[in-house]
Amino acid sequence: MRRLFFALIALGAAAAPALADEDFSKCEARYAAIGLPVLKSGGDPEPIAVCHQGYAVAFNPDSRVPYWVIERVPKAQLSGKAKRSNKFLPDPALGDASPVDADYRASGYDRGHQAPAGDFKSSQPMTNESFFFSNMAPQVGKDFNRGIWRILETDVRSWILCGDRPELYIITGPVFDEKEKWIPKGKQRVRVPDGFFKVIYDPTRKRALGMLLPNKALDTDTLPQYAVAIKTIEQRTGLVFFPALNKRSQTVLKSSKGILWGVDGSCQAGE
DNA sequence: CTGCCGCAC
DNA sequence: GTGCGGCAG
Repeated sequence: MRRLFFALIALGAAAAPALADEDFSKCEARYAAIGLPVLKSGGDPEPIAVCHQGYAVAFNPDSRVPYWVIERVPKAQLSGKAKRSNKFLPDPALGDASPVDADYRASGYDRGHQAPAGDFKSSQPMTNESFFFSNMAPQVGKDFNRGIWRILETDVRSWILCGDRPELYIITGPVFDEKEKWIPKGKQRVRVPDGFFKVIYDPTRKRALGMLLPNKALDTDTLPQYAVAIKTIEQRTGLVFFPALNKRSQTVLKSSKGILWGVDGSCQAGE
């Protein structure tokens, strides 16, 4: 009992990391080449903008998951010795609006990273920040988050690490059906997405790829069939991607259903 | 928090 | 072995 008491104190002390969030203008600058995703409706409710070193978020304070999370991943960011902290922390940038561990506990859902922890191997602070709840959404664990979704994340990294792409922009977020599902466990509920998208942009080759997967157990081998036109993701989410690109480029990039990209020969992962 | 466990690749 | 998690102590 005494031991548990001290453990709780230690947890409480560690829960105030005081990792300062960056001024959001820094994120606007970092993603200026393609522009941050725009909510067609203006957002209902209005998103809370969060800027961290490795990613930016438009957080929905009602559903309490992100509208979107954007990363810009240069090759050098994928190499290093940073370790997963496994400390899922309330995001200080969200204040009281941040989900907390108790909101997910015993829900049966994983606290699923939107920007994956593995995208920040070069930096322990950036890896730690990826565990903020501003970057989480409830995901089916077995055969989704730990399966096909992880494979997708690994493939994207391999396209940078092994595919002669100096960097990629990656936007990740949830999609919802009309029928609402919520985790009612915590003091504040969290909405359970019915699916997740990734929109990936290669600024060097000027190519883009959309992926849209249902939030349920899936056969890993079926990943290619979840490629969709980015236009489809826009219709489903009410988001507009790449607002800084000219109309003609946007139309071309968003109109056709893509296929998963490849990698160079002798590189690990991929497939 | 630290450690150990399962699962998939 | 590596990366995604959970859970016990």
